[in-house]
Amino acid sequence: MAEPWVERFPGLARLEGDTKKRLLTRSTIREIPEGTVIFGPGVSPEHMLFLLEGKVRVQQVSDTGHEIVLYRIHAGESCVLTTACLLAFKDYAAEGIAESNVRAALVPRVEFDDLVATSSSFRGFVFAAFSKRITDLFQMIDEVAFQRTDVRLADRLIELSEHQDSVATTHQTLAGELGTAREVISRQLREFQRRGWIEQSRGRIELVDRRQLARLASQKA
Amino acid sequence: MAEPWVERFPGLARLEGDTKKRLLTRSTIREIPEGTVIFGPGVSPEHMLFLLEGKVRVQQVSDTGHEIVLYRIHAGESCVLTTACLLAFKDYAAEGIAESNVRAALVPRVEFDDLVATSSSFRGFVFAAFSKRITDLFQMIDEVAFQRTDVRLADRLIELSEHQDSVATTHQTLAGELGTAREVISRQLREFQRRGWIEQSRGRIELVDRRQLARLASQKA
DNA sequence: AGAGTACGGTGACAAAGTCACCGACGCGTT
DNA sequence: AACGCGTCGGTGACTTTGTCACCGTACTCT
Repeated sequence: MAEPWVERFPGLARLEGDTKKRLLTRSTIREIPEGTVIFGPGVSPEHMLFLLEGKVRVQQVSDTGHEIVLYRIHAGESCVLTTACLLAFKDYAAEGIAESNVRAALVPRVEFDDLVATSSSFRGFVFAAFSKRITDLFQMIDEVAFQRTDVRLADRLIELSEHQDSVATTHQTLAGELGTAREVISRQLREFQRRGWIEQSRGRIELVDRRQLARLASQKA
Repeated sequence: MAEPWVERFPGLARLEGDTKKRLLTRSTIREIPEGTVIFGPGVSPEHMLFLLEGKVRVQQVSDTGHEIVLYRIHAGESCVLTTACLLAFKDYAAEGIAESNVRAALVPRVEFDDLVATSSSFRGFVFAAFSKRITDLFQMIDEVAFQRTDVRLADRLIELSEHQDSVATTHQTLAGELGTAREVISRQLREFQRRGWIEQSRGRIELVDRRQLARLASQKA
């Protein structure tokens, strides 16, 4: 394509020309097929990740078998967790999974470190990403602890639908999204259906009345 | 005292001599009285914080009035949140409160940035702190979402007791610690008392059978 | 001493999580 | 076509947790 990928990152476009050039020349573009475990317990990444296309789901699977989705990384975002891991040599408890085919720019550890050392604006980018991630986690803790599940479910349905009018997912998967039980999801969805907001079929949910769903979801502060 | 404070930080003692010297000469020691709001909505810190003595409680107060303690910073630790905020100019939703009289070394923003730029080992320290904080938050999300409150309460009681045999706190405050309701705490404490693990009086809880409490708390993986 | 507030107790109920079990559907194989 | 099997979703009973309204008592301040 005509435009180099750096320009499409809100935070990176502001970098000095020299820094951009280094990012471009020292990174490699890689295609990652859907379903790939990008990082996780035992899988330590060697590169910092800039997502050009696709989505990465970061989730936690506890030893009790419980599951919860922590956040997603979309095109135009970088994965700070990878960064933290890169520089601190720490394994994390969470795992990152390519939710679709992904195209990403990979910056090797040394280059990353060098960029942080030499470019003040790159430092700004990295720390802003950390800051964003941490405040998002705070928000998430608040929601898990205090938000009603119907509100969270409505919100997640809308988010997952991505302007389509239906979502291809199972009750079990939705439970994993919100960190709750399948039965709870089933009950809530039955109620949504009773109100005429959705239609259900096996492995699929049609958003019939998106407005009402959004109204409920908006309660989440 | 004879030994400079840098030596008492596990992660900082490994720094190059020059970096240590810079940290020492460009930082100022400040005493912060108990109860001071160190940072929070609208209170942006101007310095990075290294805790020499005391404790800082970081908690979130949501608009619904719900409250939850996110983590604590103890002597020998630094506050990465402050750091993130420093470099990203972002307000956070959480607030940090001096839980006791605090002595801390303050490093101004510019000096911090300079240190990150020039010292590779200081970068390592900072990113390790970020990494630790983020993985701790993951752990916390897991606990809030999936852990039984009796287990969490037992754990917190032991943590708060700090080798004393009693804890000076109210049910309401404990509810704020765990992000639950006072009534829930009261019920759990009543049950603990029934089992002979604790004794209660107004604003105080005696840990009678610490071993049993610890046994319950240990279930939290 | 009196007022006001913080603290904790209680009962009733709603929401959410757990457990055990069941039928139906989809998809292979034979 | 018939079978077997795993996934998907439904259900009822029960436990745990959260919410609400209200109460009495202890402490503090003046």
